[in-house]
Amino acid sequence: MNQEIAKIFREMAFILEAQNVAFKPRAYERSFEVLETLTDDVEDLYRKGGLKSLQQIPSIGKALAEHIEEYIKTKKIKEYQTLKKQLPVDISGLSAIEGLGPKKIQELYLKLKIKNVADLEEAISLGKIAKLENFGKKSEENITRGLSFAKTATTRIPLGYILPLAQSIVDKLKKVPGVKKVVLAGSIRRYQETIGDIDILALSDNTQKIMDVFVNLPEVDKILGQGLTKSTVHLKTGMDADLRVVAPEVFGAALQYFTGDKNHNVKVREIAISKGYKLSEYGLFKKEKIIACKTEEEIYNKLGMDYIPPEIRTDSGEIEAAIKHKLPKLISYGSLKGDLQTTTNWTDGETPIKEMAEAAIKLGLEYIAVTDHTQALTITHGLNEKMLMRQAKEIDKINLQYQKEGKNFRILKSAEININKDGTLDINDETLKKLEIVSVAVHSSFRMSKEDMTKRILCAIENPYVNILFHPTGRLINKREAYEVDMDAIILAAKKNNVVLELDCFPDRMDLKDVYVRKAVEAGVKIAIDTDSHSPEHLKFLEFGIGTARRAWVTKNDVINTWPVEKLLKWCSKK
DNA sequence: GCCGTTTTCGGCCCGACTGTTTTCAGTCG
Repeated sequence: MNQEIAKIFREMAFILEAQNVAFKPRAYERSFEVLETLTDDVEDLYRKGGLKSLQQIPSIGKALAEHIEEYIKTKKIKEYQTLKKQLPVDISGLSAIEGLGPKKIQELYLKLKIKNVADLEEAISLGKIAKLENFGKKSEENITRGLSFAKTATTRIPLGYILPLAQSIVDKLKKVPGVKKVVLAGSIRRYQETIGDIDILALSDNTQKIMDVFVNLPEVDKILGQGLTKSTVHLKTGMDADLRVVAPEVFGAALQYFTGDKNHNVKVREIAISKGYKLSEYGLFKKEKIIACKTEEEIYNKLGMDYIPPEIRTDSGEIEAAIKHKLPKLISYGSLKGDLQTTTNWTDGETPIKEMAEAAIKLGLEYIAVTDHTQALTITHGLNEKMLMRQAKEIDKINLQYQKEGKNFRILKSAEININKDGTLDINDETLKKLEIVSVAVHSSFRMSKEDMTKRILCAIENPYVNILFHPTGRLINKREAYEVDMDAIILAAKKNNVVLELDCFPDRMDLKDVYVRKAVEAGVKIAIDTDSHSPEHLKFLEFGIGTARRAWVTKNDVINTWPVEKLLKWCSKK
C-alpha cells in the first residue's frame, strides 16, 4: 500500500512541477520519499489511529493524510486523476531519459502529443523535435542519446559490487599531477545498500588537468557534461559518474555538500539560514564572510550540532539528535570479532573449514561459526544429523590444533538450518543441543501468504534452541523480492525469545535492510552481522554490513559478534 | 502542502552546466 501511494504522490509532484506550481511539488516529493522508506504500513496506521496517526508521519499533513485515507477507502485519489488528465503520459518512462524533466515532457505532450517512449522515438525519426520551440538540434541529439542509455541503463547496483570500480577510478585520479586528494562521496560514502551513480570529490588547484583525465578514462563511454569544477560521464558499465573539483581549503564544505543525502543537506541549509548564515559547497557564510569550510566537523559545530556520521545523513532524526547532543556512538569499522555465517565445501561453499578459518585469522577475527546447509536443502547436499556430528569432530580437531599453537582463534559448531513449511526445523532437537549456535533460515516456499509466512517464522523463533534468524526477509537485490512477512511481529518475538536477527552483508542480500535493523535495535533486539561467505574472498563484506548497521544507528553492544567468544557462547546457551 | 526554541502565517537550499536564448529557464544533484 505504501509503495502504491508513494508512486501516486511522486506523479502528482511531477505534474505540479510541470504546471509551475510553487512549493507544492516539494511537499509531494517529500511525502513520496517518506512513504517509500516507511516501515509501518499506512493502512495499519490508519486502521489503528485514523487520520491523526497518518499525520504523525513526517511530511504528511492534513491534506496528504486525507489523500491516503481516500486511497485506502476507494483505491483512488480524485485530485490525482484530475492532474493526470492534464498530463496523461508515461512519466516514469519519459523522465528516465536524461535531460527530460517535467517542463519538457509537458511541452512534448502539448505540442506533439508524445505520451510515451515509443511516441518520442517516432517523433525523433520524423525530425519533429529539433523544429520545436525551445528545443533544437542539440536537444534532439541529447534525447536520442538519452534514449539509448535508458535502454541499457543499469538498475542500482549493490555497493559491494560497485566499490572496486569506483575505487579504481579514484586511484587513477590520485595520480594526476597537482591533485591533493580524491575521495568517494555521495551514496557510496553513506554506505547505502545500492548505488545509482558514483560521486567523486577531488582537491586540486589545477582543475583543468584532472577534468581532462577524468572524461578520457578508458571506463568512460560518453561525456554528459564537462565544466571547470564539475563533470559527468556515462561509464561503459551503464552507470554515471560525477567528478567535482574544488580548492583544497574548502574541502569540508564540499565534502559535506557532495555526501548528501539531499534531504539532509536541505535541512542543514535551512538551519543555517535560520541562524543568519548561508551554506553551500564553498563554505558556511555570514554575509560575505566565511565562517567555516575546512572540515565537516567545523561546519556542523558552528551550526550548533555534533558531527553527524555520513551513514546516518538521511534526515530521519539525526539532525535533531545532533542538536541535542544525543547521537548514538555508532559501531565502528573493524570492531567485529567474528563472523557467524560461513559455508564450507561440506555443502555449497568453495573451501575446506580450515581454509576459511585461516582467511578469518588473516582479517584479524577471533572466531567464525561454520554454518553449512542442512538436509532439506538437497541442492546443496545439505547435512543430516550424522554428518553434522562428523563435521563437529573435524572442527574439534582444528580447534585443538589452534590451541596447541597458542592461536587466539576458535571455530564454532553451528549450521544454517532450514525452517520447514510448517515452521518446524529439519534437524532434530538432540542434534540442536549439541551445536554451539543454532541458526535458522527460510529457503523454500517463498510465496506463502504473509500470514502463513509470519506464522512459519514465529514458530521457528519460538523453538527453544534457536539463537539466530538468518537473512530474515529472503530478498536478493535485483533478483528476488523479499517474501511477505510481518516484521513487527518477528521483531517482537525475537525480543521475547532472545533470538538474534541477522544482518547478512553479502552485497545483494543486505538483509535485514537498514530501516528494519533500526526498528529491531530500538525494540532491544540484538543483531549479528555476518557475511554468508561461500569463499574466503567474501569475508571482506563485513565492512558493508557495518555500514548498514551504522545507517541503522546500531551501537557496538547491539551486535553479538563484537563480543568476545566466551560472552557470545554464554549468551547463546542461556536460552 | 508542510512546518514552527524567531513564526499558526510566511517562509520554503544552493550552485553547476547546457542549450536556446540574447539574459535565463530547465535539469540535475
